[in-house]
Amino acid sequence: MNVQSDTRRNMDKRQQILEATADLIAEQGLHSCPMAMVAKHACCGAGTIYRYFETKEELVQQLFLHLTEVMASHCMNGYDESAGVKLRFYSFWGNFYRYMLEKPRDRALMEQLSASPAISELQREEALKPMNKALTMLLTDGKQQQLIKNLPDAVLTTMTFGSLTMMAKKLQLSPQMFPQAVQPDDLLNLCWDAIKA
Amino acid sequence: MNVQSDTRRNMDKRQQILEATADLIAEQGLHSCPMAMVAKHACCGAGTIYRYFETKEELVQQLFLHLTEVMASHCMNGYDESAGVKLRFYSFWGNFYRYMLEKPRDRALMEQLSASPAISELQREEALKPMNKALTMLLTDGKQQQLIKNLPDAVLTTMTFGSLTMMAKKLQLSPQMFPQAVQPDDLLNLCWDAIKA
Amino acid sequence: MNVQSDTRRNMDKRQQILEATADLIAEQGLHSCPMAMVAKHACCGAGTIYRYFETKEELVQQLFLHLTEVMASHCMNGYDESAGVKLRFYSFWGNFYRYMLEKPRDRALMEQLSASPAISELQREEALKPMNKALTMLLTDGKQQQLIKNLPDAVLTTMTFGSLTMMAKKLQLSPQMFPQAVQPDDLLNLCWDAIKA
Amino acid sequence: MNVQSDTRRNMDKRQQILEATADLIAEQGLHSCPMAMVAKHACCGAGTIYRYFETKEELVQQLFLHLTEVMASHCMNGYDESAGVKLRFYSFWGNFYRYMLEKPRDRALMEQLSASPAISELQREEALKPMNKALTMLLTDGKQQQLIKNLPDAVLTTMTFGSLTMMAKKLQLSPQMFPQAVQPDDLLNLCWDAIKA
DNA sequence: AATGAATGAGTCTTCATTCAT
DNA sequence: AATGAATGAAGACTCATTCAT
Repeated sequence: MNVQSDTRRNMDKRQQILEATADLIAEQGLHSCPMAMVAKHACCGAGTIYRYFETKEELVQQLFLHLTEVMASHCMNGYDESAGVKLRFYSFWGNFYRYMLEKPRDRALMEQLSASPAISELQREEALKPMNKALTMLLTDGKQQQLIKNLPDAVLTTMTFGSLTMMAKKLQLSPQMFPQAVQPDDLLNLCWDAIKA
Repeated sequence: MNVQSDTRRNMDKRQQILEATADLIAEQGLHSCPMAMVAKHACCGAGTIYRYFETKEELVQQLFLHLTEVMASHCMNGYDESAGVKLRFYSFWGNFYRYMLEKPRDRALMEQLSASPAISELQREEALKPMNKALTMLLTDGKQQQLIKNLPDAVLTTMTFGSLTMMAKKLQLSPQMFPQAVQPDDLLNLCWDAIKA
Repeated sequence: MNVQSDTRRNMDKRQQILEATADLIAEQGLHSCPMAMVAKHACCGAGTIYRYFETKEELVQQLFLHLTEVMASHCMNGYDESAGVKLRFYSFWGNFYRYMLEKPRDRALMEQLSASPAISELQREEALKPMNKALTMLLTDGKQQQLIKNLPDAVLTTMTFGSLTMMAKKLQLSPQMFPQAVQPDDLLNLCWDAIKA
Repeated sequence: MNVQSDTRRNMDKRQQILEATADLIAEQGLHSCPMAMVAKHACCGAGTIYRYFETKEELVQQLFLHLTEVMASHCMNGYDESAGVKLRFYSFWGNFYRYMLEKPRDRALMEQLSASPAISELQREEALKPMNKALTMLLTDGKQQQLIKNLPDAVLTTMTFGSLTMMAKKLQLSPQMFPQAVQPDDLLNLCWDAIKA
């Protein structure tokens, strides 16, 4: 077996553990996720987890990093940096919202990990930096063209992020509160109206 | 000692326990909050807690209920049901946002409990019903007067709630992201622009 | 129940735990002494141990302190500070040797703990200070009267301690090596001849 | 590759493992010496150790045997069986004491292993038999010539061994207890005075 | 023969809950 | 009614040993 496939196998095992952890945290919460159960779901012994992650805390942190990477890549899917401000806004946040809707597990995971003391606020900021790069350019352009309110990027981003995140959560956890279908475009319009100049 | 003072004393003790629990959860997270420490902070024995709350889970649920009641009463502070739609909107959500800002402990608590598996989604809905009553009237009026987008109340409420909540969180946990002061009115304008027709 | 008896009860429990630990370490070695087994032998739950000792390490250290106190008090039993140098020497080390012989458990315990990394060399020195006080006076007197070799106290003490300790060990663990009875006085004579001027 | 070199390589590997184990036990104690760490220090895989030693227990026993062989050979270095009793005594125990002083690792190792339940008292006796052969002759001669006290060999040997061993330990672990240099000859004189008739 | 990833039994420690006082 | 000592089940983590490559 060559190095390539060795790496592959290890990556697979590591990935299996991350997936198992993700499933369990999303379903039961960060508590109710003993290492023994992670091991069972990852089809490995408990000790094996510790070959890939030093402690449970590190496992959770690595999971968070992995999650934000996946999320960022979804947001940037088909993103055209040369498109107009409004189009870019709808593309980015549309991708984000659809991802949250389509992957309830990842949405729940993000919620759990965002409130977890296992992850520091600094780590959270670092993890989200890649995502923020595209947004900063978008908002700078928008403000220059006077299409977007002249407020700090962090405000515009935080409020859009907060509203879409909360919507996705409510739709998943309390669907009966929304008897009629909610169109994603309605929400994006709402977010755009919020920040537009 | 008469019944009155007994009840009083009990209420005090119960309240002390709730306060101690609130402090500990907000500071350390739901997990680093053993009953023995709650007892210590509430200046009572561990067994005493169980005279007021059957289990730790119930304690947390009661705390959540208490928290939402306080929050609702803050939101309704000086609220004039006969005022105009926009004024009512600014009054309600201004109260909400200022409460979140001024009581970081309660904001952190709300975040912890909102993500806790100790509280079911149903309980969360029930707890927020009182708050939603005023909002439903406000939004109904707004839609009738064509001041507000014709979207389900739950959508309009969720997104406003989500954006203001996330803003308060970020301001408290990552203040360095906001070098210039953020005016509450700017945020309320942003929320109003989002939902206005 | 008054404070006196409360203290008593706690002391009893603490003592029980120390005794159980002593028995197990002496019999099986410092390893093979899991907290669960200590608890079983002390007739208490595993958690109870942690009300009296913060960690297993501290339990072992406290046990060592206790052991040296008992040993010191045995050595000083009937010790007459105003007696002659040789008499005092025979009294002190005779007491010591008889204690080691009569309490094989404590002898084994001392051996285990003396080699344990759970106890630092500094702690060992501190624990033995009380014993050394009497010896220092004895040796100073002896040297002044030119009854004892003019070597550092630490040398005279260490070698006497070492030889008697090793003898007690061998007698207990390899009795077949000593087909004829070994008289304690022979050993004390041997030690006295070693250090006498 | 022929049998000779195979054997040679194996011996080397076996030796490496023993050395690695010796270093780790002496430095950290018998307990902080996991097989994986032994393997790392011996520059081999963990599984390889099991080609040379059936279990960890056997590894430790073999290490003890090896250690006593080395110790015995040091003691017999330049030993002249035809020399006088006193000279032989000083030669043997001088060698022993210098070895203990010059190889603190081996001294620490001997202490750890002497207290370890991994090695039975029978094994300890067996391992020390070679050393005792020379001593028996020496003591027999000494007693015949009435130079040495008429006590069992085991007593005379045990007490000399115990005092020199303890001295070497104290000098290495608590050097500050001996502000002035301690001359080995002073200690040998002391031991000789102890046993001489 | 050598490797080191995988295993899971065993260890220390925490903490919700009970109950004797 | 109030207390807090006692409990033991549950959880994170370690490590001797095995075995597929």
